[in-house]
Amino acid sequence: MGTRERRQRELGHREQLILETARELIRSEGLLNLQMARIAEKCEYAVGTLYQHFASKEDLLVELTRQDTVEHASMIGRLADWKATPRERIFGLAAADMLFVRRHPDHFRLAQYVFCEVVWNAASAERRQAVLDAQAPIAEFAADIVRDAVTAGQLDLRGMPPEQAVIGLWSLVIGMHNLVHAEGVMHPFLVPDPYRLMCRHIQALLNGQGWQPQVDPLDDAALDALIQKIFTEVFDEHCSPA
Amino acid sequence: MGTRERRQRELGHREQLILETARELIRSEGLLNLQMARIAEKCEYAVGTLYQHFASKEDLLVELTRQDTVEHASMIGRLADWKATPRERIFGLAAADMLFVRRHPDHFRLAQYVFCEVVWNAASAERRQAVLDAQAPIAEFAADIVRDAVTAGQLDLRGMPPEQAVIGLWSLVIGMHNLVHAEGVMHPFLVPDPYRLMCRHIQALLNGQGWQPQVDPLDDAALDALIQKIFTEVFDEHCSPA
DNA sequence: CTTACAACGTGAACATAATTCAAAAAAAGA
DNA sequence: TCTTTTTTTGAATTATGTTCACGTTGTAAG
Repeated sequence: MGTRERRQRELGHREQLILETARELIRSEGLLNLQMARIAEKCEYAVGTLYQHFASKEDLLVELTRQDTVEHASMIGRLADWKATPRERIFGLAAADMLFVRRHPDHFRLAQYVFCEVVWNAASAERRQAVLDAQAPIAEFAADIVRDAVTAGQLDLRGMPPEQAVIGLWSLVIGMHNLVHAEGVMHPFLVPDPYRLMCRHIQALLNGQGWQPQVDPLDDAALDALIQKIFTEVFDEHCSPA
Repeated sequence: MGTRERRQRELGHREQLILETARELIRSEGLLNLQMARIAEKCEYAVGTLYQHFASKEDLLVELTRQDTVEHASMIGRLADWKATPRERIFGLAAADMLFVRRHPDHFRLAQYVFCEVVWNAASAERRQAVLDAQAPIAEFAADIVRDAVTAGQLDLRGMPPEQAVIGLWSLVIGMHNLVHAEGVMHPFLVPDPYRLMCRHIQALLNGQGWQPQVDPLDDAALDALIQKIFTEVFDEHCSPA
């Protein structure tokens, strides 16, 4: 009988329901106030049921992170088939990131927390590996895009491997999200329009890394327009970057 | 009687002892396994005594972060009186950071954890403010150094305020520490010599931001030598950057 | 239809760790 | 030395993640 399959499907749905509920609670009450009991209550299940799907609270959070990461990777993956100039494609990486962070404002905090835990607790090795597996394509896509720019003769890395160039771009983006996302904590660093600033710095880093020709930087308006174009063309998101 | 003062002093010492003990435990057993009871045991005090100095565990961690940050700021502050070229002084910022992270390998993880907590829990407003106050001079020093480079005609930011240029540098450094420090988690990003790579990217960002003249980049050996020189001259640390 | 069996769901009980607080001890002052 | 104040203590309390013995539900065989 197909009954068995239906039940499996239902279980999958429930797992998703639990995760979504957890997400909502994190958003409304904060990561640190997330309680298993509250999740269960909101789902109208018993606490024990949660533990049928996740070995622990940490495990649940890791899975949440993994799903975010998969979505992030798939967003970046969309750039793979996008026909555009090398520069546009590199800014596409930044745009994907902006959009992802906008859609998942809690992701950075969650990921950081999870990484702290996961690194120290050898507990959930499989789920940790799953997160790593979800993350790998992001780095690969990014490296491909940089490599294409080099191949096209637009970027002269002077011997630096594209993967290492990606680390620079990636650090810049991650660091910036950190500063921006620390909501009022790192006040000396708050600026009115952090994403435009991010674009400027990315452009500066590219130029410094050997962008050819070195003398046609995009101005703020052009950067905004580019990001918006990417949002629309690649991600079907009709909103401004700011 | 001066007894009162002596006791105050003793209390201060004890507070420091508690903090140092906590630091040791974090280093040996990890941030997430830190227990108030273990701290008390190792200090040979009763648990309750800890609560005479810190309103909560979170409070203790925030104070730890604050002290780290003060030291960080004071390291960067040493650059203020250091006579050197603008470029050397900018790399001085990076060198100070490397050295600080080397001396406090747990700081980044701790700070990130603390910021997560502190942002959501309005609890310990004074200590949070203390961390912010400790952090402010870091941004100021850095902006001063960038400003000097502009004044000296070495850097042409084309209208970008120096504080915003600092954000770029700072993001790059923070992001890089994040990637490097995630010990095996973000494996696609692991490189053999992350600090040299950091220097390269800083140089690229500077060049892209308008460093004059644009055509005298330091090679790896020169970067290493520069960092080592800064370690020795400014921080009396006789070790190599790598 | 009944029964045996397995899978699933339940929530009270348990374990761990932060925090409190009443009582004991120590110090200060008279 | 006695009283008062301050400090220290650790057992009790609280909060929360986790387990598990039991009841329930669905499934398949007789």
